[in-house]
Amino acid sequence: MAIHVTARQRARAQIIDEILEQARRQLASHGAASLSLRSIARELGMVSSAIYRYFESRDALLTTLIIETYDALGDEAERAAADSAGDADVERWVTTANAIRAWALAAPHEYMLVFGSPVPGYAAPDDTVAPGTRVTFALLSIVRDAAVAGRLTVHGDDVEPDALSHELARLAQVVDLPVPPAAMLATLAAWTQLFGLLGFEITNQTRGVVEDHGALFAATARLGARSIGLSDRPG
Amino acid sequence: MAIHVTARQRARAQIIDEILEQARRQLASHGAASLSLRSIARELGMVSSAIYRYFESRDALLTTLIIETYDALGDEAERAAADSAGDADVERWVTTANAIRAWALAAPHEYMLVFGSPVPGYAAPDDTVAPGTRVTFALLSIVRDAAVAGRLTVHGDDVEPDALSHELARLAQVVDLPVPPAAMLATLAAWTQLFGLLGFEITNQTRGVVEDHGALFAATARLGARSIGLSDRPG
DNA sequence: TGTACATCAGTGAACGCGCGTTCACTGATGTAC
DNA sequence: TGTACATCAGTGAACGCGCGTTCACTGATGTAC
Repeated sequence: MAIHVTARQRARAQIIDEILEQARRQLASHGAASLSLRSIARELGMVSSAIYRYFESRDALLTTLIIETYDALGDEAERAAADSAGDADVERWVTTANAIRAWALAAPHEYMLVFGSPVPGYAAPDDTVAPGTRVTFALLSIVRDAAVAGRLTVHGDDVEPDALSHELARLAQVVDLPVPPAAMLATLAAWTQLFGLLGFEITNQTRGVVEDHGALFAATARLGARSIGLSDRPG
Repeated sequence: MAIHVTARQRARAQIIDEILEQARRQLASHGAASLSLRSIARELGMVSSAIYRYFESRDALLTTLIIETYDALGDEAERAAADSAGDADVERWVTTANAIRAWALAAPHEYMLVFGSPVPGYAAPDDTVAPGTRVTFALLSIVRDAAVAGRLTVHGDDVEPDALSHELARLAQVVDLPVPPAAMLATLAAWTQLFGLLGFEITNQTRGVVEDHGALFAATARLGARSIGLSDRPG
């Protein structure tokens, strides 16, 4: 069995790419719900049934798109978190948040594919879960680095009620964050704030609120970072 | 011209209600994108063209649904804010946030109709803007009451950069909040945090993070309320 | 109070469209000997 | 290196479905005199 990439295999990989690229183009112009195999085939100059040589079904295509989208966003966030290592923790958080936002604004429909309304009739399989957590873990890694280095200043009282406090403690363990419940809670709040504002911006819900959405986003990210207890001084 | 409600008019109002009710049912089972006039008519035992006696087009139906959804949510939030008048400001914020969440969980697809991905091929007309702001203004009214009564403790430094600070000052004026930029920023952050977490919960993005989503939501709302500078003591 | 006319709700057929998926097929590429 | 066979990409027709919207129509309800 020769380990040898045949012309057929190269062509195949290339066509899969073209299908995905075309699918993303249609996502951008019509949204995920109306993504259609027939129109992708049409645009590619194929007959619609030919798509089935590459994807088992429309759902399989959607799954691939979702995974690739999560991975692209995850890459972006991980890179920002890694590249900013050594900066002040607050700056790392803001930088990574900004990277997420920049990616999302460049590909709003892909962002909405994974964070917007579920696509009707489509049930995301388990393969999408792991890639979906990458962005979040990139953000958490910044808090972890700070906590491990002893640079985290926990403020806020104990979390009420006790049951929630325990859940947060357990969660901190699961995601490997050596922080108390109050810091875990602040981290969740800062995390969800990021995606809340970003979602509002992308769906135009904040139109008119402010001119410079980038500045607002960065400022709220900074606020969140400080409430987590991240440090303003470089490590 | 007699001011007299005829049987025909009563029947008409009733059928419009039935159409909307059926539309909401379909929203719940299949999502907004695949909402169809034909299936609504079918379910109501009418012929599809009969719907056109009541709604000009599918888009007109969607617009009505969106406006009614915004209004239902707005009602809920305004009632919570009004009913809690006299409670501590922090509690009012949390109560109102919880009311928003309760409504959203009871009607997740309607929530997603207005806060999720835009419906493909549908452009929201201007009539939807004003009802859309009601939830937000209900929350803002709590901050306003606190500020007017001098119960707001602004913390946090001046907002950077200056341009954003000015924008926030202008925004505070537009929405009639007598608060400095830092408090305006914290308010926006708390506001978007609410909807960020709620969106995550509804789209199941926070599955596994925590068991008691209600407790988490309330706790982050309380955190946000305190970061705005709302008071823990009843006014 | 009764009649003539206007308004309106609902029908049923039709137009023209798009969709996902299956299937038997042709012809080109790759593999084993 | 050449031949025989297996694999695979792509075709084109078909199935069965659903959609929004228009239109000429019937028959019931409402209004003006």
